[in-house]
Amino acid sequence: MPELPEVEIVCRNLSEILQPPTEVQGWKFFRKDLRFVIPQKKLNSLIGKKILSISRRAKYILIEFSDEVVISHLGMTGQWRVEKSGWQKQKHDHVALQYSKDSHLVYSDPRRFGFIEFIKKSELNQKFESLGPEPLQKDLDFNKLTEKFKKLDSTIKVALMDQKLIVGVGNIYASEVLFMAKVNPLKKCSKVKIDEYQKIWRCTQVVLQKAIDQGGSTIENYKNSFGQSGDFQSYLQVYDREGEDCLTCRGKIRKKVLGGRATFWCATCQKN
DNA sequence: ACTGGATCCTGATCGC
DNA sequence: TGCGATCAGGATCCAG
Repeated sequence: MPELPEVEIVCRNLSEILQPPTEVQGWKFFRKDLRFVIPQKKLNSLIGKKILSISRRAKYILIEFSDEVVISHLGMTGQWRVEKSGWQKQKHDHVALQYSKDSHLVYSDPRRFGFIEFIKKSELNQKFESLGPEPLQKDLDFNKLTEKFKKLDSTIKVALMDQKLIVGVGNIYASEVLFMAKVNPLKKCSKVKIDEYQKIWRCTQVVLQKAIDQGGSTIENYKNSFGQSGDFQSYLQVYDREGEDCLTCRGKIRKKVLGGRATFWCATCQKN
């Protein structure tokens, strides 16, 4: 589900809901593990403490306290949703953060690929040291990225999804970005031309920004914290459109599994 | 040091 | 209608 745009939307929702000086009133735990064991004791130690800010790094949501950071990753199917008084626990609700007398933020996640971690602020840099740059940062260094990608042996599609190289691009947006850049996803990184890389970085920014502006993509179950779906799915050009006509040239949309993930492209627009 | 594949988990969908 | 196989927005671990 959630790639950079969806995580960004959830972050913005959480920022709005947990505006300072919101304090943690309590936690409810309905399960002891997600992808990892939930650090219940450490989270409970935050009761009474103020939430200072909510931010995003890659596809991670960071809830910042004075000395600690709670990290939430949504995996494939994680959601944080607001519940007011009298909410009924649903099947896949695993954790709830009580942030006012009768309000909770509930973490639900059917597949439980997501996780909640607790770390000291001082450990934050180390935690994320292997992550690539944020694609939407204003001073994203296109040349440095291109240089790094040029050396790789993998396909451009697989590399684009590698969080060590550049963060935030997942399976949907990788196909969409390459369509917009008119680059064949099967092409080896070393064969992609310099001007094609320029287009790829630019299109990555355009696609991700537009997806954020549209509230993300709702394919199966993505909802923001207020239960609303995104709109970007109606702008998808190739993802999940195998056998259909390209919306630009009427060529056929193809599908191939790369690195274990379904990959879509237009056989005509992205011939190269 | 890289790359590709298997793996974690539940639910929806597809084909027989 | 039923049932098994396959697939799904992610990231990590392991073998080659």
